[in-house]
Amino acid sequence: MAGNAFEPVARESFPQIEERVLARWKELGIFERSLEQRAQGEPYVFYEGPPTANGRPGSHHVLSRIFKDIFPRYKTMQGYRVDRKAGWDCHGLPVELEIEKQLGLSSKHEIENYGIAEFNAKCRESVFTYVEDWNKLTERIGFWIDLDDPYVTLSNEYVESVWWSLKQIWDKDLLYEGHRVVPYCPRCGTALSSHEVALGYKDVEDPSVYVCLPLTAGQDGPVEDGDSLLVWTTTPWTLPGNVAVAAAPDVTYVRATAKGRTVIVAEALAERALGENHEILAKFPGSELIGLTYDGPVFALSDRGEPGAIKSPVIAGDFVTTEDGTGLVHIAPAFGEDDYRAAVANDLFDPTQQDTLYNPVTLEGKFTDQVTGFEGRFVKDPDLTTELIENLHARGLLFKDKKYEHSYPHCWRCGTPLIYYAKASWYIKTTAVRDEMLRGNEGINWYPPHIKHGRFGNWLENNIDWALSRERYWGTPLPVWTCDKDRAHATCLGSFAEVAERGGAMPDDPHRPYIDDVTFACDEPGCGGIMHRVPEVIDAWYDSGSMPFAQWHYPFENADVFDEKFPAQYICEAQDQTRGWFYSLLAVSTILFGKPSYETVLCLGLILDPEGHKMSKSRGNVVAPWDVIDQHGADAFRWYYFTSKEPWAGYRFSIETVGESVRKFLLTLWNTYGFLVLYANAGNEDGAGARPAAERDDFDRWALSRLQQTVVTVTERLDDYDTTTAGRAIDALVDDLSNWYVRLNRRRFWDADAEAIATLRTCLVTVSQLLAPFTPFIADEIYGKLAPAETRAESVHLTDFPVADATLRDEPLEAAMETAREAVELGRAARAQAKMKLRQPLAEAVVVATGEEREAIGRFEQLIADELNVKSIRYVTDADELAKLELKPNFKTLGPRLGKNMPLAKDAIAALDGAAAAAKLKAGESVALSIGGDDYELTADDLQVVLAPPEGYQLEREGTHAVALDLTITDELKREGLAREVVHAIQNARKDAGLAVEDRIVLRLGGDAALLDAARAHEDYVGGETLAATIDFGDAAFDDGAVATVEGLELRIAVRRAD
RNA sequence: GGGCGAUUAGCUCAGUCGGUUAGAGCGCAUCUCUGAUAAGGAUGAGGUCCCAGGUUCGAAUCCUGGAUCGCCCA
Repeated sequence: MAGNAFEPVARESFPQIEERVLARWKELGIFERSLEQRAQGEPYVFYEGPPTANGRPGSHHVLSRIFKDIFPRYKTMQGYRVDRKAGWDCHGLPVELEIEKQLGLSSKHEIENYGIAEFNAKCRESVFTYVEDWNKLTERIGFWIDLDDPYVTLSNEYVESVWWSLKQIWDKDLLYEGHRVVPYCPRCGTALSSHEVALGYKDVEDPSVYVCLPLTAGQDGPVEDGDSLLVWTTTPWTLPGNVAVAAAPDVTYVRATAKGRTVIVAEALAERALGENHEILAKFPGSELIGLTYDGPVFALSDRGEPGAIKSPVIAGDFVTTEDGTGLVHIAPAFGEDDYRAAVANDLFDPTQQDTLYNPVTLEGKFTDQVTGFEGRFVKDPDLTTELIENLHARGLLFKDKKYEHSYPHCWRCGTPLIYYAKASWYIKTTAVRDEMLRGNEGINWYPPHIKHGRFGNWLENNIDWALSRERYWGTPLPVWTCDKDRAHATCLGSFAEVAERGGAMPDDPHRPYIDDVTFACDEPGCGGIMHRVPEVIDAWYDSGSMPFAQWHYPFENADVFDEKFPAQYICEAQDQTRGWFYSLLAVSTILFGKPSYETVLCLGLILDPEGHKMSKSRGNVVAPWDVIDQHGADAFRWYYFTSKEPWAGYRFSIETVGESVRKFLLTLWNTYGFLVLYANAGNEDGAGARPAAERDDFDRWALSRLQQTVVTVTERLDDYDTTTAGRAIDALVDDLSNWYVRLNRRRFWDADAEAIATLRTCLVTVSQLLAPFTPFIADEIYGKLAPAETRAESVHLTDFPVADATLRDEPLEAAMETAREAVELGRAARAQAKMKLRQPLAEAVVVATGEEREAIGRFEQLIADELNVKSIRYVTDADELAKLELKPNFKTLGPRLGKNMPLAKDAIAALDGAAAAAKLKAGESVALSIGGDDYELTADDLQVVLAPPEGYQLEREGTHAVALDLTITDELKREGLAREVVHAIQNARKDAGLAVEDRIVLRLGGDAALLDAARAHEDYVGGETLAATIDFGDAAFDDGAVATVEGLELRIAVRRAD
């Protein structure tokens, strides 16, 4: 009768099992208990990078969330306390754009008409639209994180902490108001985000002008009086804003004459700029131009004078190319990002001093009164362009003009060409802590490593001040108040209490528009002005970068919590966060606390479709996470991500590829587990009484040794944040257990051998613990069914992560098994070559092997014989006729010694007498070799002895050993083979009859005499294999039972369950 | 235009310090085994290791240049 050593294996799909396990976790509070259990443990700090819940979660979110899950689970099992607070990113432009779309609004003007209070209320609501979807998915994929008490960046507490931090920065004098060059629509009066800019590119024809800027007379250097710099621009309206010309120091420039002028231009562009009729007078590097001056301004300016009134410099610009133009770039810092940066870098103005930037264009896109003769003109007016060009021409400065076709951004709302325009903006002076950030970065552990000094390091090297403010509505309000009498009277408030202290009335909601109404008296002595908040909100990246302290409302509360949980040991996001969250975290914490807020960071790659394209809604190639989960389950999803490749390499992903990881791994594991339970129950044996592991047979100790090896590898690799290698090691172990240990020990399981059951059980329980962080559902299911009742925890996730037991490790045994395994594979190959069925027993396998190999094979002789279905194994050594030996050079040792003689040596070694040389080497002597007059002594290290391909034998070889089969089939062997065929047929009949594995039967056989003869000759064997209580051989008429064909002969089988 | 990364079998991926015969899984074909059966085993076909130079006795691996793809930035 069947026993109940174990609970029978669930007949459910993986997704069904997972749902059941999930319900159990919830019911028993396993996650909470996993935390409580480690309450006294050393903390391991993880920070959750907050997603935005105003969109549905996709498969790429599953990726980051499971990688955020696995290491905290792993560390928890190792005894650490890993608190995991969820978080939601609530502010920012994407949220606003979503609401604008919903409401059909398309400009800031319309938003203000609609009402900021109402607009922000919509934003507030929308950021939690899909929070239920997120929570459901988070739970279903087994991401253990505290969703009940998340930090939300819109909360009053969070905002107050952010304010506190900004005040710190203000007090350090690192928060300043400067300018930021942005794409700007002068008609709508609004800056556009890069996303909006991308919407409005159009191919247009613009004028492009080549302008001469006369060099100041009387200078040294490669130029002479009367020379001009030749610059090129497609935006003539920016010329009144010109303050400098940039040249590339490494580029070669020429002095050349054309059209009666002498101009300076990059050599590579001379022909295109000057035409064919030009004469080159001199060549010199751009560096010789740096520091020269030319006559400015380009146009008459009321405040800077007539052309020639000032001297403008030539500066170096790394952005100057010889792709188009002249290699000399006109610099108008108010109208270009590069221009702005180059001007700051050359001290042409002070970015922290608002008024030093020269900008002769109003917010409406019109020239100010500064531009003499063009006051009030709209800069993109084609007529104005024509007049500007004519003006240049009249003054002899226009070298040439021609139409230029290019792609230029336009306002997606109104179609007006955008201008790049410097707008007032608040900055954090991150350049002041650039070196400190670089130092901090040295201590950060990056995965993959190249990001550290590559993408991220370069970004830090080229750090520019953080443009913090946004002229928007839905965000943390910038807590800076300025005086209506004198803007220089400014203050930054660092808490809500401070608002009251200054006499303002703090509203319940710190967002706009309510905070905009907060005013108070200026405290500059004798000023008497009123302080109003600046209109800006801050970049939402700053919010997220503040989470290390703001999630705890630090420093207003939880100072102790913060101290303990700063910095994080581990964070993880996709690679696109390099300049996003990874940077904002580093910048904020470096300024505030003088060090990075994370020690290890894992950067994940992108999710691509099977063709390698990015998944996007517009392409329609998005794989919805729920489809994957419903079809294959969360564990399969997780396993795929963890093990299919290095996680930063990007995934070519489809539902099918996840299915492959199920078949390959989870199903193998599941079958192995099912096998154990089936036979353990059939024999009512749970293995508890087995001898200690160390005393079991080689096979069992091999399996346990492999298990220890795997524990070591998995621990080592997970400590290095490498799920790929760790997971593949588990995969290899499970494959070994399934396709080697179980298969070769099947007989022992049928006999309910306590030690085999105990061994496999131990392996599977430990595997379930190793797998717990990877595939938490299946791991818990298997653990729950197999772990010994006396020591069983309520969940695998409440157990300690396995620690390898070195005493169970036996490396020589593992090596021996490897060799034996090769021998079996060779024998199988030999059988296949001879087309000899495995069911047909053969008399003998001949194993060619020497020394250690023979010993190893001998150790597993019986198993090899069983596996190959041979009666005996005979060994031959290198003295036998089967073994012809050859020599091969060891390139690694000989290469450096022989150098150029190596190719000759290869042939010379092949020509040596293998047997003689092998004998010498074996005796510890060296072999002499002479090549091209040089003599060498070759030792055993230098030469590899291998078997030559034998002649006339059915033999398979590999390296230094080989297996041959004796194919002679005697009558006796033939009968035995037939008996096995008969057993096979009976087993099929049992199965067809719906009998259980352990049912005993009454068996009746009829049919061909040869088959019956064979069965009779091996009656005990047949009866034993098929659990037949009695066998009746009769030719009596069969009206029941099955008819089978065995080797073309008829076999009648009747089976009935024995009572 | 700049930075970073990738490119190995039809597909998905390994490939150690540079070592001469580049592997695995899937898929395909042929065969086999089967009371673990959504499995297992064997054999086979399938490779310009993206291209071109270079270094070296020897290059998928190191160097230079280029191509293609992706990401970030402009």
